Amino acid sequence: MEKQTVTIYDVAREAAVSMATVSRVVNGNPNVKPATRKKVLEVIDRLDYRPNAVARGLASKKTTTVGVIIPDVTNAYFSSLARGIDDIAMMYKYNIILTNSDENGGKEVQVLNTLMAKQVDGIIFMGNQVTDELREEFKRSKAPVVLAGSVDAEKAQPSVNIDYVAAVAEAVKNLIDHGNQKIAFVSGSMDQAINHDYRLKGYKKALKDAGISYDDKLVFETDYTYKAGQSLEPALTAAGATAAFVGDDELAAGVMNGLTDAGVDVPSEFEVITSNDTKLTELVRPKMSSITQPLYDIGAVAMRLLTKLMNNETVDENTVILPYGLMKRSSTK
Amino acid sequence: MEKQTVTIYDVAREAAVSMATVSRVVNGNPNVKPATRKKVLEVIDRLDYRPNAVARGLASKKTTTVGVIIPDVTNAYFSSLARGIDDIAMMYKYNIILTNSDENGGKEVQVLNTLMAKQVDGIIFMGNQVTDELREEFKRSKAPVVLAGSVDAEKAQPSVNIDYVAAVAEAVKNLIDHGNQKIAFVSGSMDQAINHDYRLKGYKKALKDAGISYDDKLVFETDYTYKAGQSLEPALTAAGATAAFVGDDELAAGVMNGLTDAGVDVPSEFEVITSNDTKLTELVRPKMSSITQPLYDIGAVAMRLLTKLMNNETVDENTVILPYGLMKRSSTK
DNA sequence: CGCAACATTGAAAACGCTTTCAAGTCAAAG
DNA sequence: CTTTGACTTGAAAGCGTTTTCAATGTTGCG
Repeated sequence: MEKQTVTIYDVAREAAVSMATVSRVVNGNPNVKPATRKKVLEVIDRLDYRPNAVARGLASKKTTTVGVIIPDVTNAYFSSLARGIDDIAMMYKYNIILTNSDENGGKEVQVLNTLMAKQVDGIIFMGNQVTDELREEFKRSKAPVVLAGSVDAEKAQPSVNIDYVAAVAEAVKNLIDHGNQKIAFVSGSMDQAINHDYRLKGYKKALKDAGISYDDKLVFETDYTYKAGQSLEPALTAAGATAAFVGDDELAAGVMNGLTDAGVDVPSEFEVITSNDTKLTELVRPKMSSITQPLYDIGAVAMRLLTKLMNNETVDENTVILPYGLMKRSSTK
Repeated sequence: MEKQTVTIYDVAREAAVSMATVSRVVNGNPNVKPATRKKVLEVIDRLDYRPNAVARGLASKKTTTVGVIIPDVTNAYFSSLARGIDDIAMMYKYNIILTNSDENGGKEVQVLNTLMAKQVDGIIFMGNQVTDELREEFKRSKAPVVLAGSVDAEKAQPSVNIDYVAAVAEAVKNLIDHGNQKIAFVSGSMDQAINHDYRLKGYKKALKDAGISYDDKLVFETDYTYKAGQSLEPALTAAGATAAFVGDDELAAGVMNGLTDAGVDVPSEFEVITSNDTKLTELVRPKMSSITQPLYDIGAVAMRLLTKLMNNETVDENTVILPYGLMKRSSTK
């Protein structure tokens, strides 16, 4: 009942050559006489031989697969990166082992270990809370690790991101320029480096530059979910905010819809600007103004960087910063 | 410079037992004296030994990884399924090799082949156009294949779906009950089985049951994109439609917003009902009424089914149909 | 105490491929 | 003719586990 599998040995016998030769033609090694190559190729075709990647991996110590740790595929921001990653991976003949981590440190460590056990050639990590334990695992990993759209306070790992502090500062400045004095800062957990070490800094910088004093009553730390945003309305208005910078699009859609549903008009009474420029920003009404990020490219560049690392090529810059922009749509004046 | 890797052999030597014994304790084989088990475990811990999954895969002919072919991770419908798949996979100690196919037959076949080369233990396929070539590949695959949220006219493969024709019929009936006579049917390519063999049938059935004659001028075949939906407005109104059933949420958001932007009020002047009940339906205004599908569960059940198949357990029902519902929100009266 | 029955263990053969190294070929050069 | 060096090839040793099979130990019981 087991389907028969033909091995390199069968091909060798059938073609009356050695396994080594078959291996050579399969791998495109030029040191094979054209005539033999042709003969072997014919047999391969006739027998429908397909090299076993596992055996190949064991022998060559390369699996041509990379591990990708993602907080949640269902999140538009990360899935966009993932798409970029996969496309470039495919381009370079790699496959992706994708695992959701829910940004849960324990799960991340565990997943990392099974990836390493599977001998992946490299790893792309997404998630903004690089715990010490995680950092340790990265270090001991013999496979290179690059962070995509994710920051770590101690820039130990290669990574590709945008300049979050500048981007947020610019976004907030924009809000300030529109006359807002009380601008809310809405984001996910402050434990995440991207929030406390980057976004908040950008926020504070913009405030400071404009001579507005920082008020932590205007900082809202919540979940990255639509619902969380939606239920933020009372607090937002209670705090007297007239605008908000939000760290995630789905969350932003929530606060915007929450506001609108409560009768607060966006943008005339309350402006909101979001961070990731996912499709979402175009779907909601009003359309959301946003920091723009080359999402796909962040993933793509990260994967490209990883290929170089896996190939032991020297890379001039380990931490690459891609350009961002600001897209004015209808949630800001 | 190469990081040293400790093998089962090192553990065996260090613990003064044979590789076989080490293998036994690693795999939880009970035939080991407690004392030896303890001794081996200590050495494993001390040496920080981690089994090489590739070698294990070669020897045991099981890789504990399954291939997942997805049209596009970036699509909310499919990424929801993917999440269900990954969670259950993890629960059963499997990993997922995820590849985007863009529903491109050639790419799908190629991807399928590299998955098989990598000796995946099973495959989950998403995509609604099972070409003959693809079907052939499925057949010759020694790894079981299950379709998730995807139909094939000739139900050769195990699959998990909802009853699309009944669901669509019910949705359309709902529209009819609201007094609509000219109901548009908007979907992606009619080459896809799910559209011509399921959704359209449900649509026709509802029409027939209500004594309304079918008019193919009301059938709109387009891309599954927001933009495509948005630009459909002129055609929709030109055709005199007062309601539409749409086969994809992003597409539906497009048609709805296109309508609204053109000054057509939803739902008072035009009703729309969509198909997948992704997060999207809640984000747009008005919120979209939709067929509800247990997205996560479709993926989860598909993966669970696959584990049984991989385990050679007998499954009573190869094609499972999960329950659907109808969620009335604000895009219908 | 002797033996059957069962519990533990180890030796060694796979698993299917890559890779090193030496050997064999062959044509151009001397 | 030899010699030399460039090409081609094959033999065989891994790669790190699992697994089979036989051998060795132990225990219970009459």
